[in-house]
Amino acid sequence: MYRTHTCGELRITDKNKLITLAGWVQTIRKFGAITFVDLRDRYGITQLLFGESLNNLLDENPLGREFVLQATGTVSERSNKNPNIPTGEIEIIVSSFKVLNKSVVPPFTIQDDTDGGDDLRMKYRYLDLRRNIVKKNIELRYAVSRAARNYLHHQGFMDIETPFLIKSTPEGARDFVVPSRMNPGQFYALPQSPQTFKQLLMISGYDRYYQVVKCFRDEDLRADRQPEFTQIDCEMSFVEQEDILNTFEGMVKFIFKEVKGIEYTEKLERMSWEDAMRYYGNDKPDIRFGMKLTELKSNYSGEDRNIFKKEIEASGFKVFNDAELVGAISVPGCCDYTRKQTDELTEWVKRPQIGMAGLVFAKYHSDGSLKSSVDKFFDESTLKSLAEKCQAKPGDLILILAGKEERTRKALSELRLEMGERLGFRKPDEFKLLWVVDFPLFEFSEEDNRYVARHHPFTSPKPNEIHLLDDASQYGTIKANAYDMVLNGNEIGGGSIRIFQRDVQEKMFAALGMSKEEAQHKFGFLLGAFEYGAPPHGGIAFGFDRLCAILGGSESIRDFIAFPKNNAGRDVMLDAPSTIDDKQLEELQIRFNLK
RNA sequence: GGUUCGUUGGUGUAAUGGCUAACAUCUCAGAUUGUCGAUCUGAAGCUACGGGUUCGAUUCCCGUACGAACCGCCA
Repeated sequence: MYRTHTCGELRITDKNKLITLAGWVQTIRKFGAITFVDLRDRYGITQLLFGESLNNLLDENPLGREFVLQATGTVSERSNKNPNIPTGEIEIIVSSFKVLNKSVVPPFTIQDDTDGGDDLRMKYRYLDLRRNIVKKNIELRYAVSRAARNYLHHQGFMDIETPFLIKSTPEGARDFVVPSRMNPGQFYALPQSPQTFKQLLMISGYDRYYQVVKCFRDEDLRADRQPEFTQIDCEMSFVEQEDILNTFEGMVKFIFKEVKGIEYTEKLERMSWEDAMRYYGNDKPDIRFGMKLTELKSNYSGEDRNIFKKEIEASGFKVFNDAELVGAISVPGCCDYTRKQTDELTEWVKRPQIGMAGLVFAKYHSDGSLKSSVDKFFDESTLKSLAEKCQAKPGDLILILAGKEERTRKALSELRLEMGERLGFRKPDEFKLLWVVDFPLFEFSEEDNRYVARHHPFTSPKPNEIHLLDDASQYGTIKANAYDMVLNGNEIGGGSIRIFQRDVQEKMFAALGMSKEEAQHKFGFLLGAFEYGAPPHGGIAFGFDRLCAILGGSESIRDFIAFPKNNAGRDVMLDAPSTIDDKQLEELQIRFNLK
């Protein structure tokens, strides 16, 4: 046995016990005849005291940072206590020790405030994982997974594994593919999600399934995206949308309670996709703060979405008149923005990523007066009515963007989030959940010149709209039985009620421009299965990594993955991907045609 | 595919069209019997790569590589 205790558990009540610890040398502090060593393991840090009698032994077996050390000694009360660590009242008077392994000098310090940059820490991820801060993230991840599993288990869900070597599917993200040696010229694909398998499990009668499972998508990465990521994947039979929303609202609340100690008692708001787009410009609104979008003029019919249209037409202001959408947000308490600040905001919206031509603003001063960048076109009383219509209060800064519908809506959303961020409204320790529901079933793809599934091709239309699948002119109007759970402006989960009748599924494939033969070739197994008594079913999948990151107050999911990949999908520790031996290529009968 | 930013001792940062490239930390050696971000003394160690401008480039310009963030993309 290497140890009797861990480095985090000994207390003053253990005084005089003879114990053995094993761990890593955190720091060495030498004071002439005596030497202090902080010994670290996963559980904490305990101070070792090497007395004068061990000096010869220490000279023969010098210690260094990150050496693996076993030490036996007596728990003793410190004369100088350290209130900052749980074991701070005691130290170990070492009687004997053994260096179990040496360490070269690590490339960065293994401390909370390490001197290592991101790059280096990725390369030596196994060292970075020793750091307390990283360890806490990994522990949080485990706590989330444990809570989810506990909840689902107690709700009668079964964890069932599904294969990783599957068939490439046309819809959705790019597949990672794996060549098959035994079937030359043919490829497996890694699953983008276990979608079809969980539906088949429903057909098999396993009416409550879940899996914490890896998914693979070969797309470009971001701080919150990895080529392989983890989902909490769930599916239920004999349920309607309402059942699923309630079940998984419960799961997320349980996770909050278990992991963060937060009792999230209020019922989750349900917001239609249409309202989300209208009031937040975004299908995953951050509702921790207001600053909702106001449509001054839009393509939509209806007075309430064109509240300033008449005034705009009367003004002769070309920028607004030519725009598909003119939208505003009022930013609380920012009416005193200086020229420099408004110029800076204008530059911000003109960045290529936002892509607006300019920014119009109106300062609603505390004395009730209004000063705008378009005073030439609107007199003060008109601006006053504008302010009222935007529900601006004295002291607010009204920001207005105009242009093409889609881009402008997106820009307004970005601007709202940016101002929310600047004003400190996006607190990482405040959590606001909501459901976004009633998504459109289809989305028109300019690139492919056809409709594509907004969620995925197995999503059921609203039951009373299924007949619209027979009329191609109606595709754009069909609403889906699909839903997303949104946390602080992030989509953390999404799902749908599925199609479970063969004929509906065939219509769906046809709507997506797939021929009967193609549908049969790619999804014949599913269509076939639908003929053998498929139950009504639906499900949801949560982005596990992202959920962990948000609960941990971080923007980056990499911090919550033990061995993450970088921006370009490389594992810099392994140096993967890499070339393979000619022999392997030969076996696979693969030759390159590199461009 | 695109945009932006970055690359200076082991690590993290600073500065400069020219002189010994600075600071902190780490490392090594010495001192030190109560430290816990120990302290003190000393030592060692740096301008990513390729090209251009220039009398002279770490600095300015172009390219490459690598990293990061974002846009496109991600059912």
